[in-house]
Amino acid sequence: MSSTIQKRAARKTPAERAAEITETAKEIALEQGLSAITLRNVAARVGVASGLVAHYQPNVDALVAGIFATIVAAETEEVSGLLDRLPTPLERLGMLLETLMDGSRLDVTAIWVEAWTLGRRNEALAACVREQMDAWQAVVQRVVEAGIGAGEFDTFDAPSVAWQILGMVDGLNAQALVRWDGVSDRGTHLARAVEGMVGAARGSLLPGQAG
Amino acid sequence: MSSTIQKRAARKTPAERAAEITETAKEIALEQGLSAITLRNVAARVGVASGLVAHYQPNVDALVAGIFATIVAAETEEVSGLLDRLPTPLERLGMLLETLMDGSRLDVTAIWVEAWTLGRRNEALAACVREQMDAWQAVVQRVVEAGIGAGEFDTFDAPSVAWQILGMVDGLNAQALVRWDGVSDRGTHLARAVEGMVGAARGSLLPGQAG
DNA sequence: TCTCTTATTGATCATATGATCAATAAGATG
DNA sequence: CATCTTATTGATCATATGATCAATAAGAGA
Repeated sequence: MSSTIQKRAARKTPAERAAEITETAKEIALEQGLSAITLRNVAARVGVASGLVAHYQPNVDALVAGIFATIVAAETEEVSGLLDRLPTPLERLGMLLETLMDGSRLDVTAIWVEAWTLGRRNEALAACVREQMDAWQAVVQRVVEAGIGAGEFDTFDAPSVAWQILGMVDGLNAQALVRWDGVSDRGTHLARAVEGMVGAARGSLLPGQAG
Repeated sequence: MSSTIQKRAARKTPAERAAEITETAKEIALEQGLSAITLRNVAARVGVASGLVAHYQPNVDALVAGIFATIVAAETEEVSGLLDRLPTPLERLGMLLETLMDGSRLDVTAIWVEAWTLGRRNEALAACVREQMDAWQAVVQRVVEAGIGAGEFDTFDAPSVAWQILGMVDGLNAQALVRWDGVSDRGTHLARAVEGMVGAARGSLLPGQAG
């Protein structure tokens, strides 16, 4: 009956153990939020003493910041990769909105929202947040600039427009975190909004009714 | 030298004391965030024992939820009042965007963002958040519907469009909380976006360049 | 001035957190 | 098999939180 009881955790390579801790912290963050990342919480889930978790990190704030960066950077790269396959900026921007609004990444949205608040008391996290926002903005800006170059978009301020698109997407996703009902055609409405901002023809970003 | 030292707080009416505690908690929330509302923190600022704060509230979660509702409801009513003075829906919507994006309410934005996260572990707060979101949505929806009625807007889904406008505004404000620089003409870009979504003529919401 | 209601106190309990570090023992190396 | 490096432990300290409640004393009313 003691087959699954392990008194002492198996000894592992520092690299292995560090990776294990990081992976576990990531899971916790996605399931319960960044503030659920505590020494004891992570340690219990790994099956290890709390001191060991502390041993592999300068401090908890750094761990939280690192996990945030890991999660968010992965999302950025994933979506960015999807965009590269599409031929026209119009299609890329449409796919971007569609992908970010499909509700499949609400766990990551929750991480973003929490990070905005926690960054107030965790300077390392705040720095990561700014860095990851910049990375996202760069991805969007590239699409907008390409659209201007291709004559599909009519706007002169690609950087600002990219920021605005991001802000709008984040806000709508954060809203979805709390209230799913009541809002139909999220993607369509947002597409119309972005078309207006970017100076694209009404209905060009997403198929569907234009009203 | 002991002129300002008060051993025991002056005895006050329950109503007075409750109001004092509420007012203090509100200040703390606006300055340091909702999670800075603790029994001891509030008590110290009021100049009273921690037990007294607890005495006037069922529990801290309820206090936090109540403070959130107070702060946010005041903002809604204030802005709503401003709108009522304007004659046309176009002007009202323009003023709404302008007011919400002028950066003078970032403290309230911070409260919103924090509430979205805290609501995950504070059911009373979550309920207040939904209620206040609904209140905001109702205000915006009224404007949109009036615009449709007046023939200024061309959209059929006022409720959803209202939700979207709110989400976009919230997102952009949350973004401003972390990153002020890099984004110029926030208001103008948003105006173009909303024009596109609402089906208003380009440039009709806000004066300024339309690109 | 005395009485009595009750606003107020602050010690106390139960939890939870991050951080630290001497002690332990796993397992590679010889 | 013996040795020795070091991954791992877990007790410990310092803080912080919400909650509770018997004891206290302020101040209104008699």
